[in-house]
Amino acid sequence: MAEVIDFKDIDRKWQTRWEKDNASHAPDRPRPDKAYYCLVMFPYPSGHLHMGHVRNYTIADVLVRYKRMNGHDVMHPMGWDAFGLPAENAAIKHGTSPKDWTYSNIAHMREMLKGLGISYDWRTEIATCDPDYYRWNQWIFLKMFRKGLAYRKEAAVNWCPSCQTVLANEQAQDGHCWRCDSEITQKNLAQWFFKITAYAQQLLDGHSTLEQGWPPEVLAMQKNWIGRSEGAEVDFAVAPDAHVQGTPTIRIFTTRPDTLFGATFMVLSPEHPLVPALTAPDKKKSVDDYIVLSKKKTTQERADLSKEKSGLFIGAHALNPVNGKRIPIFIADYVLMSYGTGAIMAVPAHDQRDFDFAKKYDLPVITVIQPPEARLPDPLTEAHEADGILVNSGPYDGLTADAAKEKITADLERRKIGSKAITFKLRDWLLSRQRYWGTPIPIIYCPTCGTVPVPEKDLPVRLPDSVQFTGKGESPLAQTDSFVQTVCPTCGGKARRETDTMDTFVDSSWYYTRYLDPKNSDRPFDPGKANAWLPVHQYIGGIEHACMHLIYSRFFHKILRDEGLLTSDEPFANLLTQGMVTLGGSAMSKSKGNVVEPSEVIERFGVDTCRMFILFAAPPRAQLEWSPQGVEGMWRFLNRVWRLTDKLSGSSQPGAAADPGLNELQIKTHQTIARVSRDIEKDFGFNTAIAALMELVNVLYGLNESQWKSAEARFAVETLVKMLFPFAPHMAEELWEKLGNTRPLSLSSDLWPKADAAVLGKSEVEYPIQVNGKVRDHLRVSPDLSQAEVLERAKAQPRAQEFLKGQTIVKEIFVPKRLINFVVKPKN
RNA sequence: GCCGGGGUGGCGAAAUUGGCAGACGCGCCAGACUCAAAAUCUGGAGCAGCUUUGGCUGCGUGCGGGUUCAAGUCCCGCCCCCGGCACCA
Repeated sequence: MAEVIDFKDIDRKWQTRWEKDNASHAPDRPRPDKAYYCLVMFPYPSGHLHMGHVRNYTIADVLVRYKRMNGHDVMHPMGWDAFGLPAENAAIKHGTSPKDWTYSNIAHMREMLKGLGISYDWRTEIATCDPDYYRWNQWIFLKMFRKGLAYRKEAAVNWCPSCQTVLANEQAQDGHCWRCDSEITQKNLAQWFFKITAYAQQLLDGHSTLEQGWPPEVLAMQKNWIGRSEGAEVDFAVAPDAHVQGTPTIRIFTTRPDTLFGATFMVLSPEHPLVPALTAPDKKKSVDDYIVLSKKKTTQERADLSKEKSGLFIGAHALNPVNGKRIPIFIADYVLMSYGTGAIMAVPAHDQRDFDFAKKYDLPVITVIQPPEARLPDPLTEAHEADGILVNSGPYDGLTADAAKEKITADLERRKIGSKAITFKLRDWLLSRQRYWGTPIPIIYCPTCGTVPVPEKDLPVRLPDSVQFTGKGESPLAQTDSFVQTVCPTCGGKARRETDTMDTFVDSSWYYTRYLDPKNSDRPFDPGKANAWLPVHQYIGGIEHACMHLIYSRFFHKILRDEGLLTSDEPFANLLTQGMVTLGGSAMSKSKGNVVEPSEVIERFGVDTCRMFILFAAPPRAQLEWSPQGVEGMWRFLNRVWRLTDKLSGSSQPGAAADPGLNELQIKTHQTIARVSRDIEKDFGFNTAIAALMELVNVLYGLNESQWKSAEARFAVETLVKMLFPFAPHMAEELWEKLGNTRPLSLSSDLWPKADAAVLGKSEVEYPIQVNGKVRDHLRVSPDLSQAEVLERAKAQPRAQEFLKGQTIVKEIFVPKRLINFVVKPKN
C-alpha cells in the first residue's frame, strides 16, 4: 500500500515541462497595473551554491508564483555579479585565468540553480564581467565625468599590503581588509571618486517614499550613514603673534552654536592645511612628530574610543568671535579632515569628549547652558550635553538653546563671520581599484592634453586576456604594456591608459535595469522597456548590504534618472532583508565545518521538501536554524498530502446538506484560503501560511469514507493543491495533473482561490467567558446573535453561574468575536 | 561608547497588534495495525501543587515596578544576547 513517491523524478519532469512551456517568461511589456518585478541580490559565482542562496531564491519564488497565479505580469531575472577578487586570487594560486575560472563557475552554478526549479526568465541572464555589460559601466562613468560627478584626487587611502589594493573605508573592518583580513596601512594615491555627496540630501529625502516598503531598521542605518547635521560654520580669527603671518582665520563646523561662549580651546586635524603656518617655531619638532605618528594610524585606530585621546598645543591662539577671548589651538588625531571643516571649537562644559580633553590638558571649563529645573555642579563632573537655558553668554543669557542657535547664527551672519551650515557624514565613493578583474576606467593620460576621456565610440575598453598574475607589486594591468600604451584620442600622440579598474559595487548598482534589456548594444537599456517595470516591486537579500550596495544603487538610479533614462526616483519600492541560515547557532561556513549542502538535501528528499522546510522553520527575516529532523518532518508532510489525493473517489457528489463534518470542512477550506492569502501578502508569513495548510490537511484526515465521496472533499483537496503550488511547485503540479487537470498551474493566471465571505460568515464563534479576567467557561454561538443575547447566554452557563453567585456584576466587557469578561465584586 | 534588532515550553515558532499564551511542526509518551520493528493512523503533554482520576488551584512570555476589566503586546527603570559603526565636533 505504501507507495514510494519519487520526488526527484517529479522534480525533473516538471522542470523540463516548465522550460518547454516557457512558463517563466516575462511578457515584453507588462500591463501597467499588473507588473511585478521581483529581484534577488545576484550571486557572486564562487562555484558553490549555499543554503543562504537557496533560502533567498525560494522566498522570491514563492512570491513570484503566487503573483503569477493572481494574474500579474512577472519579471524574475537572474545573473552573475562576476567581477571580483576571488577570481584573481584563484589566478594567483592556481595559474588559471580569472575569465575561465569565472565562466566555468557560472556554468556550474547555473545548472545547480536550474535544479532548484526557481522560475527565472533565463533570457535575462547577464554576467557583469561580459564586455557587453561592463562597457555600460564605462559609459555611465563618462557621463558622470562630463558632469563633474567623477573626479580624481589625491587622498590618503587604506592600503592592504597583502592584496596590494586600495580599500574604501567602508570595506575596512577594524583596520583589516574585509576580504583577506590583513592589517591596513595608509598610502597616498591619485584616485577616482564618484561625487555621491552631491546626492546626499536626495538620498535622505528618498526615505519618505521608502517608508512604506523598506524595513525601518534599514532606513535608520542609512540615515545614520548619510548623517546629516545642521549647525553653523564659524570663522575664528587667529590671534596676532610674532610667528603668524597675515590674518588667517580658521573655519569650524559646530552643531552647537548656542555654546559658543563656552568654547575654551580649538582642535585642528593634524592634516589641516593651516597647521604648518600656525605652529610656533619652538613647537615645530613636536608637531611634525605628532603628524608622522598620526599618519601611521588608520582611521579605525584614530576613531577608537577606548584609546585615550592625545593632542598637542601648537603655540598659537585664536580669538573667540563672540567675546574676543584668546583660546589655545591644539591638534588632535581624533579630528578628521574628512568630516566638517577638519577643525572644531571645543566646549568642554557641553561635550563629553571635549570635557575629557580639557581635564587631561588642564583647560578651562565654562558652563553656558543650565538645565531648566536644576543647577549644574561647580566644578562640573561631566559634560552637560542636553538642552537648557543660556548663562555666561552676554546678551544671549536666558534664551533657550534652540532660540540661541538661531540668534547667534544670525548675528554671526550679519558680521559675515559665520553662517548656517549642513554637513553630511557620507563621503564620496572611492571607486578606483588597483586590480585586473574589474571594469577598466575609460580614461587616457596624454602628456600634451592631460586627462582625456575615452570617446564613447571606442567603448568598451576591454580587459586584455594575456596578463601575468604574481600577486605582488603593481596591478597586473599596469604591468601589461599592450594595455597601457595607447594613443591620445585628441592629439594622436603617445599616451597611457588609466590602469585602475572599478569597484565591483559599480556593477551591482544598475544591474536591475540591464536585466530588462540585456542585449541592447546601443544603450545600457531602452528607457521604455525599463520604465515599464521599474521600480522593482520586491527586492530580497541580506541585511549586510543595508548601507553600501543599497545606497550606491539608489545613487545610480538617480544618476540614470538625471541622464533621462529613468523616470522613477528610487530603484526598489519594497525591500525584504532575509535572515541567515545557521547550524549549531552560527552561520554555515566551511571553516566551521557546519555546511549543509543543498544538493545533498535535494538528492535525498527532493526540491519541494527543501523549500518547504526553509519556508516553514522561521519567518523570512529571522535567522533559520537548520534541522535534519525538521526536514524529514516536512518530507512526511508532503507524503501525507500525496496520500490525501488517493482517498478522493472519481465521481464526487454534493454531500448531505446536514452533514456537520462537511459543513465544518467547507468552512475550514475557506478559512484556510483567507489565512494563506493574507499571510503571503502581509509581511511574508510563509511559515504560518504553511501551518494553515497543515491544519486543513489534518481536518481532511478526519473525514470518513462517505464524506470522501463528497464535492466538498474534492473542493478542499483541489484548493489545497493550488495553494501548495507557490511553496512546493513540483509536487503541486504533479497532484494537479493527477486530479485530472491538463493545464498546468504554472501557466494559470486566475487559479488562486478566493475565500467566500458567505461561507466564512457561517462559522460559529467561541467566546471565552472570564470572571474578573480569569477564563471560567466557554460559549459557542452563531455569529449573528446580538450582544445582549450572547451576554444572557453567557451568564446562564453553569460554570459562569458558579462564579457569579453571590456577586454583583460591576461591569460587562464584550469584545465582538473575541471574549466576554464580567467584572464582579461580592454583594456587601 | 553610539545606532539598530531581539529575549515566549525540551527545540523551531504562533498570538488577527491590548482580548483564552504556546496554533503548526520537531522531539517525546501512549494506543491501534504488526509475530516484531519500521512506516502509517489515532490520542496525550507549559510548570508546580492538590485530587474522590471527573477534575481543581496556583504560577507562568529575561528581571523589577506601573497603567488597565484585561499586558508577550503600552509606560518607567534594569539585565543579557545578536548585528552595525565613520569620535555626529
